[in-house]
Order: sequence, then structure tokens, then C-alpha cells
Amino acid sequence: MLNHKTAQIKKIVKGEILLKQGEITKYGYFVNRGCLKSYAVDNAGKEHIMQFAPENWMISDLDSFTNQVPSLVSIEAIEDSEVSLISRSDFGDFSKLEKKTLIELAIKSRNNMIATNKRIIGLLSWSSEKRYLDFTETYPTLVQRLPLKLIASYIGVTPEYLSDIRRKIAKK
Amino acid sequence: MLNHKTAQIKKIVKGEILLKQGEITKYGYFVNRGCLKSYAVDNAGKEHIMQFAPENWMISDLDSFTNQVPSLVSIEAIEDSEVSLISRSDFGDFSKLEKKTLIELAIKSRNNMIATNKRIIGLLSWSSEKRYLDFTETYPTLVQRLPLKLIASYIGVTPEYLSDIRRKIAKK
DNA sequence: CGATTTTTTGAATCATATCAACGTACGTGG
DNA sequence: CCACGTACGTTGATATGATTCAAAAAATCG
Repeated sequence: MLNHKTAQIKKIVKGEILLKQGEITKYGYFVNRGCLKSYAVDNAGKEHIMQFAPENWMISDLDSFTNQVPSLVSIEAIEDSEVSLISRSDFGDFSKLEKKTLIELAIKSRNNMIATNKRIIGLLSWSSEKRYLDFTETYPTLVQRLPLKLIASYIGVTPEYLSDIRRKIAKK
Repeated sequence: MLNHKTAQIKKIVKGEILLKQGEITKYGYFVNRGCLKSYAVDNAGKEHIMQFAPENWMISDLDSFTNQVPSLVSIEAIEDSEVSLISRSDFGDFSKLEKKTLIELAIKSRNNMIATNKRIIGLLSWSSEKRYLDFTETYPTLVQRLPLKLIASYIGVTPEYLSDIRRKIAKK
């Protein structure tokens, strides 16, 4: 979809921060290697993960990228990674894109929207155990790859409680 | 964006159900008049509202519409309404759409995605009071128009608890 | 008006968070 | 290859935000 050949590439180490909550972002990031996360920090200083982006995923604060407003999230590498930078000049104005690109974009957006809608339904109406089980089914490779505390943050519970959930599941 | 002039129109009364959770949907709905909701019912029989769709909004289960899988939500009129039906033959295949339509779609999808992302951040990291206050700022007209219990369901609390929240806010 | 729905109130209970302590695994430098 | 430090995971005790249930009060509607 994006012209990765000409895109600017950046290598980052685990822990490196590409965007800080409250800043206005210039870029979206396409992950070539490694894994990033986007997360919001609440008033109590706790981190809540919005998205994981392993290989071939894009990550950004879409509102900040599109409308140049302060970002609601920070973006940070959770592994040593390599990303392609997506700039507003390449991608901010849809009318410059080819029809073929727009169709690809529409399909990806739709799939993304479906997954995101499901996440909202899960947060509203599923038990935390069910949210965890759904995560393991939807992202089996991430379950292996990520520490428990990050998964806990993504599904909306504390690490301690996810530990309880796992124990209860194991007992069955 | 959609060809509303030729679209099939349907009038429905308050309480009428256009899609039942678990069914495969044929249509998306564009609301000309009135207001609909989409909602999931959990194991305990409780209703959780995914989306409100007042005038000029579209509502559907996108996964069910696109992939012909069972819907995770039901769609129901919360006021007497009039909707235009959007069918898969009109809208299922992006390559049939004109470039201009694709651009409009991309913009609407992006705005929708921004709002949806914000909702997830809210559910993960905001207090229920903050979620309510954000709702009143984001959808001031709906606050007037909708009963408290529906707003409670949307922000993810019980009506009783939203009543408490309102009292606490009023005291300040 | 009366009937139905919505909102409020209060008490008991539950799911999950918090905090602190301990055990475990891991990675890096010596 | 070992030892140490740091990050991660588990456990249990206690605290809290939110739900549940029941009932009364208020608003809405035919």
C-alpha cells in the first residue's frame, strides 16, 4: 500500500519512545521488524495499552497525525525494532492517492474497524476472563511473545488480576 | 456518498428490531430520521450499547455485513425512524465505487476510527465520571434526547450508578 | 388522569484494584 | 559459565468502585 521502498527507515531499541502523549505527531509508523505499543497514561500514572504493532502493522495516533492535535497516546518500542516513517505529505491527502491505493486502504480500514468494534464490545460486555481468552485466540503469537503485564494492560486488568485469571483457567 | 435517491427506504417504529444478534445481516442502515442503537446482550441478559445512530449516521454490524458472519449486535429503533437500506450489491465491493466516493469513504472511515479509538482509550483509562462528562461534550444533543439508562449502557455503567455520578457532579 | 417507564435511593455484595512481599527468570559483565 | 541485578510473575490481605436488588419517587405518554 505504502511505498516502503522510498520511505525513510528508522532503527530503534527496546524502550525508545517515538511519540509522547500530548505531543503533535509528524509520522505514522509501519513496523518492518520488532514490536511497538501505543498507550495512554492515566491520572494515577498507570499505563493502558491501546494497540500492539508487530511486523507489518501500522501504528500512529490517527487524530494527531490527521488533525495535528495533541496525541492521546505515547508510542514506544517493546522490542528492538525497525520502522518505516509515514509522513503527512505522503499520506495526509487522500485525493493524491491512486484509486488502487484507496481500495487497499478501504479494505484495511474496514478490517481494522471490525477488529476495533469487537474490542469495544468485549470491553463493554465480556468478563475479563473472556477478554483474555479472546486475546489468546485472536493474537496467539503475541501471547507467546509479550510479557503478561502488557497483555493485562491491553485487556484492561492489572497484572495481578490476570495472574489470577490464568490460575483459574489452568484449574479447569 | 451513497445514492440515497435510489436507495430503498423503510419506516420503522420505536422498538422495532432491524437485526438480531446472531443473524447474518443483508443491510447497513442510513438514518434519515429518528435514532437507532446497536447493542450486544451479555450472558446475564444485560444490554450494552455499541453505537447510537441519529440522523445522517450509518449503522450496521460491519463484520456481518462484509463477511456474512453472525452479528455480534442487534439493531433497534429507539425512536420512530426512517432509514435507507444499504445493500451489499451497492456497497460490498470497493472496486466498483468511483474514486470520488472512495475518497469520501476514506475520510468518513478515518473520522469514525478516530472517534472509536478515543472510546477505547476512555473505556481503558478514564473514570466512569470522566467517560460521562466526555459523552456530554461529544454528543450534547444526544444527552438531551436519550434516556439516562441508554447513556449509562453506552459508557459502560448501570443506570443506578450513572444516577450517582450525576448527583456527585451536581454537588460540585 | 391512570399506566407505564424512567430515575433515584439505600443496603448488601461482588469483581477488580491496591499494596507489599516473595519467588522466579533473564541478560549482561566479569 | 557463574553471579548478580533487574524485571517479571505470583500470592494473600485489604480496600474500593461498581453492581445488584428492591422499592419509592418522578416523569412521560396515551
